[in-house]
Amino acid sequence: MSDAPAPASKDFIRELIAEDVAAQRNDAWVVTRFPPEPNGYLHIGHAKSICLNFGIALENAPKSRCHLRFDDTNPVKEDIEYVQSIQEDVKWLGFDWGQHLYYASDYFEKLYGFAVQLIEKGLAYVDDQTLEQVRAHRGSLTAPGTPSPFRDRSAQENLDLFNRMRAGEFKEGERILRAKIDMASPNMNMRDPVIYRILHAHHHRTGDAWCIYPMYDYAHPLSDALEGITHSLCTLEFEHHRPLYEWLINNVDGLPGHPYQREFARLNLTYTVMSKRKLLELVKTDLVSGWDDPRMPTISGIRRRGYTPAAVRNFCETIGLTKFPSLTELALLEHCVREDLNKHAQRVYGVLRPLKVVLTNYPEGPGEQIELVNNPENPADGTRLVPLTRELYIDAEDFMEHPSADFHRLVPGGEVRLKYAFCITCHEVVKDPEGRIIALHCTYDDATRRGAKPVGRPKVKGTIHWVSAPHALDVQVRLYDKLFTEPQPDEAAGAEGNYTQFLNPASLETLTAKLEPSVATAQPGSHFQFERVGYFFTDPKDSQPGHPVFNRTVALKDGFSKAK
RNA sequence: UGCCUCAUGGUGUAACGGUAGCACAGCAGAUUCUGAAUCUGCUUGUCUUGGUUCAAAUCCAGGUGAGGCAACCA
Repeated sequence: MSDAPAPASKDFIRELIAEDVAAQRNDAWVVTRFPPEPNGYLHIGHAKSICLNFGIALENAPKSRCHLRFDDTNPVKEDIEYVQSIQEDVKWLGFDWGQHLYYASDYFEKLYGFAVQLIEKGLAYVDDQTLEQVRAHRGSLTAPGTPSPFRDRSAQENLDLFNRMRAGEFKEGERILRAKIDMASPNMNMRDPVIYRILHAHHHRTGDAWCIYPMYDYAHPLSDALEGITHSLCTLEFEHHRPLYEWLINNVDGLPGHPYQREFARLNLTYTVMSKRKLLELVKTDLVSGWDDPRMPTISGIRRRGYTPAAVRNFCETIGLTKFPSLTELALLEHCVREDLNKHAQRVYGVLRPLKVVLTNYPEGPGEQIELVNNPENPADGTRLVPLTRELYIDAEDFMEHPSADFHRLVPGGEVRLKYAFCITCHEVVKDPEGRIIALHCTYDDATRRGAKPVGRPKVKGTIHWVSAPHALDVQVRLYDKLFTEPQPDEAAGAEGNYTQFLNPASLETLTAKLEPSVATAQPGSHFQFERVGYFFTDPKDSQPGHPVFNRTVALKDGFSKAK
């Protein structure tokens, strides 16, 4: 369930709906729908629409509901794999369509009947023109179209032809059914739009029962009306389809409902692409590992990356709703995950790029157990014990041999605090023959245990995380970054250009990290904060019992490297 | 050389004829056993030109800019 209350100030669509409810239109019912075509995986842009449609239903309870309807009118592009993934994604986002799962294909018989009705009224006709002829007669953006020579066939002849289309007497492309509206309309969609075409294709639900399939423009408004949808919300590119939507609702008799359509701007996000076609291309050309590659803006991708439903819902609420084609910064999405994960993710110590530290004045042997806080944002999460011994790993980034003035972690001769343990001082930098740093020899100060700050001692500014070397787990960690190097890959590529040239070569770095032993039992699909590093998620596919694999969801904000 | 829609800080949005506000990002400081989080402060905006009005981001007109539209796709 969404925990989203109605926003303080309503967007233009919610305002319209509130007016309808106040005016008791549709008996004050609000019925929305999310109508994906099962021809690809859902992405974060769809999440915007899902949150809108299901959110509005939730806000208007109890006289409200939201349907999930598959717009499956084009069997050549659609697949059962997609209808399954879409249901999974909507559920994961936290929404529930209850009994209201529908398919446009459920209405094929009724839709056929409505077409017969339009023919009888003289509002639809069978056209024998070829695709090229239809196109040529449609005119252009600046020139009106011209009527088809078949436009004035008798209802009788049209009925007979349409029946034979259904019966499979014709080949694909031989005949179409068109609405008879206005070939001179300035709106191209009104120039006798095609409403049925012949497709000798196997449909994933209706099998071979049909060889004619309704077009979106025809099926959509009538499906809405059949389901009693009151508010049909879609993206801006359908704006000029609205007159056709209304024409059909007004000219078909016997519809149980009278929906209206309103449009809003789709989501654009920096450093990614958001079209199903391009995402499919990335998958098919193996530029990513699949639809659920954690770098993909798909719902399954961001889920596997470790984003949470609450974070995505909050993001969708934050971006607002307008008719301006805006570009939202990825940073806002990242802010929303951090905000959620900061509250809920268990903290854990993990060293991404290990540097060995030997505590020369610490006794050899089993060492001790240090009590660490699981989540300072939620004391109820308690503490855990983590081993500490003479040999440790710290992150290579937390040591600088030649530090800048503002670096306040470990430096030669300097002191740093090992979080929840004690302070250590670096006395020797051990290097291999090539001059690479391989270890640090340090001493620890027993008087600084558990955060103690004895008076008179110089202040220790830095606090770093650590892992006991003999206990450390070697674990695969994948560091994900933005998919593209350009904020707008499409724009940067230009009309003819190839956006894939802007794929970020550093969008994935795989390394073996040293993690505290407690993560051995981490369940797949769990969120963690590697303290001071970032938020990580145990990969649900690749983790094995005792051998978790971690995906970096998002790095922690880093005030130090930013300042540089 | 058409039609439709839109235009508020860097970004996303609010203000419905009466004090331009919020969030993100950025900057500065406080705090901190995470250079995180938290807290405080700051920088930055009504596309343009006219008009209506006591008063315009808001209403009107022109301009400019942006998005969409000529699949038997959705």
